[in-house]
Amino acid sequence: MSEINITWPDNSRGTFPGGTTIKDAIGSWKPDVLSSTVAAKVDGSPVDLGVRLEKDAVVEPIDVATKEGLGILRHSTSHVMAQAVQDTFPGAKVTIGPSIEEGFYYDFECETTFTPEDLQKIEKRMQEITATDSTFSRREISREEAVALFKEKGESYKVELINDLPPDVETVSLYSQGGYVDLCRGPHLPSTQMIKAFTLLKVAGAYWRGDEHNKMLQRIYGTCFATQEALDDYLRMIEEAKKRDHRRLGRELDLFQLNDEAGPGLIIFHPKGMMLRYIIEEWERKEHLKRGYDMVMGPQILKVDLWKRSGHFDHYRENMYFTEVDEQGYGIKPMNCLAHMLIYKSKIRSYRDLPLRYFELGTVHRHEKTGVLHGLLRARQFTQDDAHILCTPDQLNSEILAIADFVAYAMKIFGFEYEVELSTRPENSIGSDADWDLATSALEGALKDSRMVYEINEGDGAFYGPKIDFKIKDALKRKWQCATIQCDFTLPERFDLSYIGSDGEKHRPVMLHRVILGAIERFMGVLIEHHAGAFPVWLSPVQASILTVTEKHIPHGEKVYQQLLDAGVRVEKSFSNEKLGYKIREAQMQKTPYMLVIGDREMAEDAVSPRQRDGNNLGSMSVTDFINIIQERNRNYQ
RNA sequence: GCCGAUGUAGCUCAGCUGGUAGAGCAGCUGAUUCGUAAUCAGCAGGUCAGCGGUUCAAAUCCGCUCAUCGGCUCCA
Repeated sequence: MSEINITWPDNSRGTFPGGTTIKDAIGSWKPDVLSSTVAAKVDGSPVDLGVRLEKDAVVEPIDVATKEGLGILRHSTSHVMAQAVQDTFPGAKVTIGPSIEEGFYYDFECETTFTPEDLQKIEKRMQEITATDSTFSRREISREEAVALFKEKGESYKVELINDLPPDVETVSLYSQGGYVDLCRGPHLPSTQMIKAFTLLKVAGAYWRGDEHNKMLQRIYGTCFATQEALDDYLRMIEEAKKRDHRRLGRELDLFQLNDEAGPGLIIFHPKGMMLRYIIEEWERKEHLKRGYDMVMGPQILKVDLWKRSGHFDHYRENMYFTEVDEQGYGIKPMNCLAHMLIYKSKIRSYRDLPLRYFELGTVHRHEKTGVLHGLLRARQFTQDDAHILCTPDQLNSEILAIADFVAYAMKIFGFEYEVELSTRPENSIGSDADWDLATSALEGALKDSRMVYEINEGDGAFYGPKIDFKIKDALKRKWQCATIQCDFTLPERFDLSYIGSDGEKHRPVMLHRVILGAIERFMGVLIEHHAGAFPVWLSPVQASILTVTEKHIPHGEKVYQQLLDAGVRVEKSFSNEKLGYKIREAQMQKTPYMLVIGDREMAEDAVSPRQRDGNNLGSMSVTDFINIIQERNRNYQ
């Protein structure tokens, strides 16, 4: 019998008889590793532990604790769930069931709708299956055989999946465990017994193949971890994250409300929410002016004819609100670009004027579908920190780089990590292929020049041009688009924008649409969750609260209040007839950064004693010293 | 828009198989004058989301509508 050489990750080598399974090989290399190994990479490709090694190879065990290993564990768990669903609900058809970032799901078509009690039943059945030590076994069959097999089982979705494989695919792989067979690429766990800590989380609707024209399936979400402790930690983390929900904190901290009577998706800012917004907006104005932008402002409604000319009427109408006055139709703006173009067109422009950067904190209305509204993160009226840059094609690259730089700076100031995506031409779009290519390569070129890591999002661009999106995450790690840079050759064309070049001829400028924070509302929503409502001092709507110990300290409290107000500190009085402990608790729950205690001692010394919200007591200090602390933090964005 | 769940006082929630609503916190009034996360007592708060139906009787059962929540699709 021939022998093979295996190279392990630590570069040690072992010699085994040909045909040894990976499992046996690992078992003899390091037996203790085997119990947490879900699969292995052979020469870089992930495969099952049951695979027999026939030639020399580099073998790397995949541990369940790694991201990849956890993915395999979860994927196998989704197969077990599919089995449990079909055992519990005969006639349920399976579709697809991948592992995802925080767990797994499987989509089913089933006559009966799954209730939360049904999830318990399914989970119970899964426990029975995972207790039995069924092996996951792989086999490959021809696609014809596979089609016949799944047809016979009545699994029409699997048949569709196989039929849609590229023509050069001749065989497909099947995995089975405990009599349940599924079409799958693998790899999978060696046995169901490795599945120890899982739970089903929720049922939701999901369209077959993510297309809303298709049938809606029932998706069951679940998650699975290597150990019960890890699962418990995860569930606890989810509970903690719910406490950071901006909608909850919005009420608790009295920042804003969403009110049925006003209308869904319409935000009403309360004094503290408006203060936070004001601070952000002032920061925006200052930073834009520093970067050579001009502030402008357009009207809320513009004649319908203008929206027809821009293409919005044909491509965006279902998201727009309309009104009619004096038999004249108006569209309420869903975007700010039209007025900016009219500003550009108000006189003849020279190449010497370019780039022109028009900035507007532009409030827009979009008729979002009811099911997508989500507090501040998805509203029907919101304000974008919008700008339109009109430049020559030569200036495109440096302008895009400058915007990317601005975004990076903003994210640093506000403390966010972000992900970058390049979105390309969608189906419902306007403009020539040549312009789209030019625009797309301009964006991609800038991304490469700035060495940003990015993903490509095919067909996800705006109807008038491709875009770079920057996404940040909320408390539950859901991604929200904030900054975006969109490159547009089409609107300048439609509005016949031009500039006179150095050659004395007319040329067409390029337009960049861009936002930095995105929508102020959405950004605030993510910001609230990011800080769990405990904003850094520079952003806190109330920076300090003055807490008197007894009634007789009120006059000194008033004096301090006035001094702080004069110095521009955002300060609040807590002079009520309550015990100090009560007032501290109140301020603490409002997450006020500083509580200034005023009692006999402070009165005698003409001082304040700041207590930080982390519980740290700074001791007695003069009001001036305290003002310096606040101003220092304002300056440094802390 | 689609699938599912939910909707009781300002907030968090009780209210079983139908017999016309209850707690804690918040609020108000009074007492207390107090030193780093809740002082005590009293009072007041509800068209049980809305509309319609079944019933002698509906917060409770049924239907429709609206809104919210979790997903899907879409999006800043």
